[in-house]
This record gives sequence, structure tokens and C-alpha cells, in this order.
Amino acid sequence: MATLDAVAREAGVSRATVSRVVNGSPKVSADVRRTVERAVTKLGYVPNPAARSLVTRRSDSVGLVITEPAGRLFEDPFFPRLLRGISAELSARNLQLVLLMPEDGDAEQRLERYLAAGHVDGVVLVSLHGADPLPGHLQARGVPMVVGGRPPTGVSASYVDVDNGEAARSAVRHLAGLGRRRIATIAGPQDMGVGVDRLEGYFEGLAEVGLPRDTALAATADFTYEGGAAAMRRLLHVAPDLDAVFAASDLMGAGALGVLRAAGRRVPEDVAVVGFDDSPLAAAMEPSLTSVRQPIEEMGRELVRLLVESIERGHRANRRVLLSTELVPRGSSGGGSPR
Amino acid sequence: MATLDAVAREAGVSRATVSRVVNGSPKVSADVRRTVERAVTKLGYVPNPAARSLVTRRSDSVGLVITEPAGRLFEDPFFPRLLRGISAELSARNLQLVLLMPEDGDAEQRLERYLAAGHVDGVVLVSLHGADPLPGHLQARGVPMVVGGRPPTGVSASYVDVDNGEAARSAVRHLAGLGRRRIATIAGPQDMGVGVDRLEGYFEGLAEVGLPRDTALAATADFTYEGGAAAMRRLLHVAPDLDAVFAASDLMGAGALGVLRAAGRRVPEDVAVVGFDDSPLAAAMEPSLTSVRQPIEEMGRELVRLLVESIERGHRANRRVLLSTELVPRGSSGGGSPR
DNA sequence: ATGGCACGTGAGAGCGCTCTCACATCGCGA
DNA sequence: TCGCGATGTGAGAGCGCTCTCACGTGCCAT
Repeated sequence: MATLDAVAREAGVSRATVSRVVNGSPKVSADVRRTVERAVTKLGYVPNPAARSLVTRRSDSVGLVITEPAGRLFEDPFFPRLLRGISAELSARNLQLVLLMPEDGDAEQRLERYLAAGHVDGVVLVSLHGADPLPGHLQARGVPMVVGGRPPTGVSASYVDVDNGEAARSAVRHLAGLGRRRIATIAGPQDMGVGVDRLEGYFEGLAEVGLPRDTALAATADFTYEGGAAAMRRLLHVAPDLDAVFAASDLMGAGALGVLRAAGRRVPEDVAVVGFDDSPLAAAMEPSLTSVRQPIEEMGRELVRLLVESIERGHRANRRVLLSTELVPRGSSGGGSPR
Repeated sequence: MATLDAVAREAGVSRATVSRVVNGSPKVSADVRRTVERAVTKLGYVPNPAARSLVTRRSDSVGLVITEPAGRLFEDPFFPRLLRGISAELSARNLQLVLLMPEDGDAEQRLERYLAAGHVDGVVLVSLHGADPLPGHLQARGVPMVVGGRPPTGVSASYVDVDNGEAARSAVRHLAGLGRRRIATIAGPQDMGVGVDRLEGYFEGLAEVGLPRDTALAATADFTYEGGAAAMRRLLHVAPDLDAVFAASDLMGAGALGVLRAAGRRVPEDVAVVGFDDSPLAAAMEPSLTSVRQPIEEMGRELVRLLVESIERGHRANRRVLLSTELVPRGSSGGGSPR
């Protein structure tokens, strides 16, 4: 493996000059630059990242920490899409992505040491549950960090989220606008920001359209298909007269749909269903699923922007970025095209 | 940030000794070790990874390159599950995962430089299509590498795969055993090992059970739900008398199911369907989907084992690991429990 | 007593790079 | 003509770690 020094000798210049050329410094004359570039090509020189990091104190990579039990991760297109957005934005900035998925407490310990060691320049935390100690520890260590989705109370950090309240309200308005009066919801986990916010928005939406608040109409699940199906069964049991369901994820919506059909309810005639995410599945299902579209890739991009900002400008006031959502009417609420 | 030197001063020993303690060398007396450990804790010392890498010439991280268009990545639980397996095994070995998803040719160029620079100790390539130049280039650069799924011809590398031929044959046998005689298939992309192997296995299976080979019964798609649905429509058009479908992925199976139902065919009465992957979706669907289970997490683990072996022992003969599959009968073929 | 041998420890070189600072050179205005 | 700033280049000092080698010490066999 060729070194800077070898290139310098080959080109007949100093190491400093080669370094300047390699790093695109403007203070190099055109012909010297050419000579050096030739030498670089000839020797197939590629800078040693470790040596560079050692002096620049930058790793040019960021960590993405996903602390989520296997179940949801496997099914939900949310993570791949977020990954895509994050990856695209990092790639554009020539940063690398280190994926961190601690499986247990032990792994989380090691994770913390890893992050504290400066292996990455900053961290994106995603899918934070309840009282995870990680964000607090990272903050104490001074590791730049941003959070995807409103973090649980107690965690102070910049974050990117969609306006879940308004999203849920719009879903309820849509259903009420179709004449539905017994609108149920399958909410997400209540130890997560998204879970709480969408449920709250659902209640607010009911109030907005003048419908009573009935806790029998609210079930919670874990965002998975199977979880959604189970919640739907519970709902049918306690509120057999429901005529609409707002599920806080498409997967749960799909699960609900399956159960409704098995229970002999027609969708959308008897029960209208609205999901959340506008995943590919929503459009492909039979009937297609009305859903609240959220710009997941854009969230990923914005997370990276925020993180880079925080890395470069040092610690600043925390920022919050709220992206907006859009209701996409489809067959399952009878509000759109039949498929 | 505390350095080795600071710890050495604090503990009243040399840098070398601290290094030994930190790296768990046995040649340190118990009390010195204790003293050093105390100093480490007191100063909150964490080794600088760049400095360490610089001398050890190891980065203790491996790259995972996924070159797959967005579509499939978003829906298919295959990737998250593989990721999980890879991540678990890496974690157990204290290695880190750098996720690389080049979006375009330009990004692939940078990717290659990145890998060549020794930023990672080795690379896992996954979902290789047709004539991707990447594996060849990596090989030329001497970057340790393993491939998930049989690589396209021309690429010589260790790889892990399932026995796709036998898997497909078992699916066909299952369907034929149920009395089906017009068994169609929705195959994967034919520029991928899995795509080719499962299609071939399908044909072999037909021969095995004494059914004629009819190319009208074979459609190809891209592993996605929508692709599977489109293929199913084509199949129904050219072979309306089909009574079974073997889809090379659950997603395509689900797409086929939707189309069959929309076309008024009952599943499994009129048409039996078998998928591939045994994804959570397969068990959750209505009707549940008979599927060929493949040990995806285990593939990920094995990939890492192979890669580590190749990193540690230097270049050796390529190895191939074939994992076996298992047919899981469910409702869609009428062969299992109703849901 | 004396040589030899573990064993534990320290000194010091060096990994490949960046970056500051000093210096040489040149053109231009006074 | 001289000085002075702008510009391009080189020398050299580290960044924080590992690892080889040499050395001091204590113990056993002789």
C-alpha cells in the first residue's frame, strides 16, 4: 500500500504538497498538481483513513442506533425507508454509516463505549422507547446526537418528526366526513412519542368533529401486523358497532383488515380503515389502504442535516423539525379509487 | 479526552503497561493491573480507535454492501432479517457494521475507493445482480470478501446460500402431492443466482413428479408485491387453467394471492399458492401462506463467520456454505392449519 | 554461591497523515 | 531601485497508540 511519502518521492515534492493536492487545497500550482496526480494514479495511492483520523479527529462516519425489538424491524418498511434517506444524505456529504443494533444490555454497554471513543462523529437515535438511558449518557459524554421522532420526556436533543397530531386529526376528519360515527383507533406503543402523539391527535380529532370520546374504541399495539390484528379482535369484542378504524401504521391497518374480513365485515362498506405510513403495501393491498403519508426518506435526510450541523457548529440550542403529512384516500375508506 | 499517557502517569507506570492492561494481556501482575484499571476509570479513558487502527492495521469493522434498487429493499423483510443475523454475529466478535448502499454509479466509485482504503477489514456483498464489476475490483484490490447468495458466474468468492434447487423441488412436490397438475411459478430476476436456481428447481421438480414442462406457466418478477401481482395477471392470461402457483418470495406470493382473489379464484380451493421465505407476513395473511422457510438470520451469521475466517487466515480457497430449507404448509395450499 | 530463566516492566521507535510555520520566489507600486 | 505583500512549497512536529527489544528482579537448579 503506497503512502503519502512514496507519492511525494515519486512526484519529487514534499509530503505536505501531496497532502494539499489530495485534499484539494487551492494553494498548489497547476503543474505541480498535475505531477502529483500522475504519481497518485501511478502508485494507486489511497489515503490511510486511520492516520488521517488520528490528526483530524474526525472519523467521517456517523452511527445510527436502532433499539427496536426484532419483530417490527422485520416487517415494517419504515426502517428501510428511513435508512435510505439517511444513507442518501450521508453519501452526498461523503460520510459513512455505521449501523448499530444492540441486542441486549451488554451490547448496549459496549455500544456506549464505542460511541464515546469517538469512533463516529455523531449519532442518530431512532425508535426510542420509554426510559432508555442511552441518550442521557451520550449527552453527558458530549457526543453529538439527533433523534428520529419526538424523544421521550427527559431527553433533550434536536429531533425530526412529523406532525403526528395533525396527521391523526386529518384521518379522523376524513372518516367522520364519510359519515362514520363510531371511529376506533389502533394506537402505537405508549412509551414512544409517535404512539402518544397519534393517539392524542385521534382524541382531538374526535372532539373537533363533535364525536364523544370513548376509551373502548382505543386499543394499543406494537406497530406490527400481528399486533394490529390482535388489537382489532379486542376492538370488535368490546365495540362491535364500530364503523371505522384509524390504525397508527399500515401494518396494523393491514392486520385489522384481515381480521375484519375474517369477521365478515365488509371494508369499506361496514368498516372504513385508515392506516399510517403510505407504505408500498398500502397501495398494493386488496382493497387498497387509505393511509397518512409521511415523508420518511425526508425525515432521514433532515436527521442527517441536523446532525451535521450539530457536529460542525458544536453544541447549540436543540432544534426541532416537524414535517407535514398528507392523507391519501384509497379503497379501504371508500374515499378513493377502488383499488 | 484522556490519553494512554495520562493514564500511565496517573497510575505511575509506563504507556506499554497501560496498553497491556487495556488489551487484556496476561503478562501484567495483578496489583499493577488493579492500579491501572483504577486510573482508567478515574480518567474515563477510552482508547482512540484511529491511533490503534493506525498501528494494528485493522479497523475492526466490516462493510455490508447492498446493491439493490429501492423497491424491494423497502418491502422485503429479507434484508432486515439478514442484517439482524449479520449484526448479531459481528457484535459477538466485537466488530462493527458499516452499511453501504451506493445509489448510483458515482457512489459505487466512491464506495470502491472507500473499501480499498482499508476502512473496513472485509466486505459482505449481498443481492448481487448480473455483471456488477464490484466483486471483481475488490478481489483485484485484495479486499477480503464474501457473498450472500450464489454469485453470478465470473465472480469467484466464498458464499453462503440455501439449497434453492431442493427448496423449489420440495414446493413443487408439495403441490403435486395435493393433486395439482397445472403448477405455475413466479420466478425471481434471472440475473441473480437465487432467481435462476429456484426456477431451475421448479422445472426439475415438475420432471420429478412427472409433469410436463410448460414455459407458459413460468413468469418472472422482481421479488416485490407489485411485481408478483403483475406476473400473476400475466399467468392468468396465458394459462387460465392453472391450479397452483409457486412464488419465489412471500411478497410475490402475497401479490399473486391478491390478484387471484380479485379474479374470483378461491385459494386454496381453485388455486394453491406457495411462497418463499416464511416471512412474518406469510403466517399473518388471510389465508396464511404456505412457504419455504429459509434460515435468513443464520445466513447472515454464516456470512460473517466466513468473512472473519478469510480475514484472519488470509486468502484461502473459496468456500461455499449451503443451508437447508423447510416447507411450512399453511392455508394457501390447504395443506396446513386453516390460518 | 552462581548461572539461568521466567516474568513483569519500561524505553523508544514508528504507523501515515495534517498543519503550522518559515522560507523562497515573484510581481508590483513607490 | 528597493521594499513589500502574495503565493507556493518544504521542514518538522506531533496525533495516540502498539510492539519489539532490552532490562531488572526473584526464584530455582546446580
